[in-house]
Amino acid sequence: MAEARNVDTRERILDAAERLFMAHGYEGTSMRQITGEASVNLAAVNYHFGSKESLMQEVFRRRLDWLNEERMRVLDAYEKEAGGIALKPSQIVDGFFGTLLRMADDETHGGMTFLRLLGRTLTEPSEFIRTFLAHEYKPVMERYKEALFRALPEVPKAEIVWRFHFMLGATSYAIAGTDALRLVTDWQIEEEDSTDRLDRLVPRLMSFLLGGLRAPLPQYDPSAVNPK
Amino acid sequence: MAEARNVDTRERILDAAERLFMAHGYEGTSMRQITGEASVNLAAVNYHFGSKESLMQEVFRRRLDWLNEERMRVLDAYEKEAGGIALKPSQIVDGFFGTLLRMADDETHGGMTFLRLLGRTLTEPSEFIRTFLAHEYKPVMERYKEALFRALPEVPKAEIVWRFHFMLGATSYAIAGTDALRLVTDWQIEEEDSTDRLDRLVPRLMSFLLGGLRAPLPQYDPSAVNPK
DNA sequence: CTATGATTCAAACGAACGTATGAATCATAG
DNA sequence: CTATGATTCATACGTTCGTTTGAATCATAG
Repeated sequence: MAEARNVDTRERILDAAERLFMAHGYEGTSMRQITGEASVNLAAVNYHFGSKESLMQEVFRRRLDWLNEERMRVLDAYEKEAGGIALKPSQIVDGFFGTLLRMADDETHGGMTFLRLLGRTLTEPSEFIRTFLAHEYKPVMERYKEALFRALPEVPKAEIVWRFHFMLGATSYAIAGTDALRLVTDWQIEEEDSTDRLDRLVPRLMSFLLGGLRAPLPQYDPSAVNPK
Repeated sequence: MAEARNVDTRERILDAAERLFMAHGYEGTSMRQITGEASVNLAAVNYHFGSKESLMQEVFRRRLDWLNEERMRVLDAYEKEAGGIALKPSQIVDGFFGTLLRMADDETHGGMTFLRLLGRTLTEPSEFIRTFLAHEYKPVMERYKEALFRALPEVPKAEIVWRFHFMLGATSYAIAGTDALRLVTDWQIEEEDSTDRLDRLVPRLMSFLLGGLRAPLPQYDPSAVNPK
């Protein structure tokens, strides 16, 4: 019997899909664009992946499996180092968001392209993507939430969950929006070049996230008003 | 001559489009879905708006014009109140993000539906949406950035721009993701009901944003490492 | 009432979509 | 070599897409 699992075609399709989904979204990208950019036959996608939806899932699985395992490894290392006592919030934030951001420099794991795709997809509407990501993220999410609960025992759990969510949003935008940033600024500000900008993004975002995570708790005031 | 500008059909189309774009995204929503939900003829969209793209822009213009004027008014009021001296960061954040969040309770200006649409669209890939939003937001963005520069003279401007961007992301997610939040938690946490949840969201997010905005400045360390 | 222009309507357009098919081509095992 | 199964290929299928058309209907001005 003959067999081979041509991995080259598969990878070329995944790379092209990753880039195009990032640039134009899932619904905005056609199979013909993907196979065109990958220089493979139109039918290759359905042969190797079965459908466009399955292709999308595989694009994510290829990167997320590694990312989430890495996040587990980082937390393992921190916890071993701490030996029983609760971790510092900064360590947990680094394990989750730092690990993510460090992917940007790692072209073998998708680099900036995948990060921007991920950032955009977290707000994507399609049902099957949401359920897929929720399933894919569940274990690592559970673990990090627990770590935060232990690290911040005086903060109500609901508050921590919300702040985790806010941190996700800030990070997602920071990544997705190297373009979207043009909405905030026209970058006429004298500024470092783009590679340097990425290096500085990580500590900048980390400071912001930790500042938000450790902010004073809100006092619930049902009668908040704005002036005039 | 006869004339009328049937405003009822227009509004019904805009309402349906707003809800469907929010639920399924721009590319994921068809004209037939929109006209079906609005109970108008398929050709009505092209008659009243010219094209799907123009419809999308009108969906946003209808809400953003009011929102951004309101943001200007709030800042005017705060600055008049302050009489010359720089505003407090909390006032600026309230003017920009608080005004936005207060739209959620205001059904006459789109309410939660538009907010979620806006949150999702800020990461949308389509070129024409990005350029449209950038143009629509430019004046108010410029004004608020200047206010922040004056309020935080000791913080480098580039740093403020980044943190503005982070705040946008956190807010966008907080809004867009009443669903996406299920990714972080399964909400088995004993928690307030959903209307109450919205009331509490505003102070929660405000605390987070201000904590992030006023966080200690990052020290740039090119050799940051994670353990193992 | 009649005329006019605004609006609605059913129907159709060509293009692009995701997917399926069956033959051609390829690599390898025997 | 030949045989076999994996892979590629050109082509087509049936749908759905955004948009257009021209006639029908409506409201109002004169």
